[in-house]
Amino acid sequence: METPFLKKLRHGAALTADDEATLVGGLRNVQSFAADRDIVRDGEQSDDVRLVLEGVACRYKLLPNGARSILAFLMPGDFCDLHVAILGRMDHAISALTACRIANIPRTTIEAWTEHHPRINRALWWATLVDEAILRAWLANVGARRGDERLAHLLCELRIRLETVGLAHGNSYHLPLTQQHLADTLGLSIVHVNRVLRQLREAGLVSFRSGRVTISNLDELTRLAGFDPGYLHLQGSVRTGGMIEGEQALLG
Amino acid sequence: METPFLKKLRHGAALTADDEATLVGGLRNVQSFAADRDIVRDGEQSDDVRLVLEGVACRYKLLPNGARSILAFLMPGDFCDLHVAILGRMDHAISALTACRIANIPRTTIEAWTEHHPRINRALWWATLVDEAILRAWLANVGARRGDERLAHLLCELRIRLETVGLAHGNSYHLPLTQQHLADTLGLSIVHVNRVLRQLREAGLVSFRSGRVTISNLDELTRLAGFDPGYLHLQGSVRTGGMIEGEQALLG
DNA sequence: CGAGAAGTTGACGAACCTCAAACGATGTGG
DNA sequence: CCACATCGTTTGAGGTTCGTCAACTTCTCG
Repeated sequence: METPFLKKLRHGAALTADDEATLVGGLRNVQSFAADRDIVRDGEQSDDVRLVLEGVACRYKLLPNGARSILAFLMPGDFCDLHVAILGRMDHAISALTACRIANIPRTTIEAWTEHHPRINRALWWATLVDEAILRAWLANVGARRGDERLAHLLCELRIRLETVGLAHGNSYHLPLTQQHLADTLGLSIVHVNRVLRQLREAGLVSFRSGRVTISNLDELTRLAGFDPGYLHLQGSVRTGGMIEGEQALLG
Repeated sequence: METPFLKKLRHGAALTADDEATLVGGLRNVQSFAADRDIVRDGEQSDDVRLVLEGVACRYKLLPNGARSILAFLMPGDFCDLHVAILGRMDHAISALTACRIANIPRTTIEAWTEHHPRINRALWWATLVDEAILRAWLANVGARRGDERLAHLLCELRIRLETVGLAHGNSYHLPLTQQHLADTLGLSIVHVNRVLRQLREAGLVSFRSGRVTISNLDELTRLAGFDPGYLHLQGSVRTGGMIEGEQALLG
């Protein structure tokens, strides 16, 4: 089976056919959410871990000052709340940006995976740590770049991430966000996002129309963004994984 | 033994005396670093995981535009690079802010811990996930608050984190940073940090002089920051931990 | 066709940055 | 002990980035 889920996790560990069957077998209890519905609420204590099968969702925080901050985009193959099993309580909410199909994986299944399937355990760690690496890249992005550079960086990142799960081809991809979503993500106002989009379009770098991103000059966009995809840890990680598994076998 | 390391990890799992002895036993190979020295370089591939025993360090990224973005403060008890064993390569660097004592833990030790000591495994997951939660809080902080609010939020967070490891008492703590460090952390210029510090001091909220933070009005500082410590996952997490361990015992 | 949502534009002001200079503390060599 | 250098802090002036407000246009969908 070629779900985005497997396509993604293969970057994190050298999964066997058995591993993949085990993973796919855990994807029951599929739920559908309409756009703009909360999938997980802030403060919630849940016994299931959720995974995006189709659609796009986001993590977000509502701050006391009324601002909404989008902390991550969750694409097909991304886990919503691997942490909730350990931390016990959500410190942010998750909302569907488009209609979503979400798999609910019981915590006990996750625990069985991590105890009895070392490559799956590794893939889950990898997914968690890549999420953290993306967070660091976003923090540097909003902390140290101008609005146009921030937007360019985000569009470069999403191109790669969507390509990884087979949802982008070449320099164009579907991105069902409003300018308000981009604003809440980049720490800008919606008006400024609109102006920056126009600036990038008129400079011939990228256009964003009716939910589709089309990059017309990837080199220049990458340069403007200062984008280096190393933090996504996509290439070479599987090789290292093999070495570590070898060592684990020696240990065990 | 009452190292900050144990004080911190006890919040993540109900460690037994045996667990604690195992953890302390892994802390060999202690290295010292002078202030301003890199502990781990960007792009490095390491076989050890490092832990701060004494001093303060930081994660940072240097962006192509020349800016330096500080992504985390590492206090005694914090891991520097638990992720490097899985991801294979650092996507940022770690530098000593003050003179530091750093423990080097071989990757094989970490792997033995996570395989054979479920409560330690849980504590390491907890530490990683709390780091991620702090990153989310920082991202929302720089993305959605003004300079004065950002600084107030950071000072509130550090007070709690330092108290957790026994390094803050009441409303004052030692914080060996320059205003340039604060600027790189908050996404502000050093000049603006200076002005905001003055504003907070003159408003009677907090002062920062020669490496010491003194909070004179914690309630008002908390209100200005919109600070809610829930994301640090400090209280109640151990109780939940006990429940989960119970279930794991049933499973095993 | 109408209503609501999203996008677009202009005018103005607030937050923040850069440049530059002065000030203060600390440490070092003479 | 003083002269001096260095590093961090402080303050002012002027400019850029970005936000707010408000109006208008375009799109979408029933």
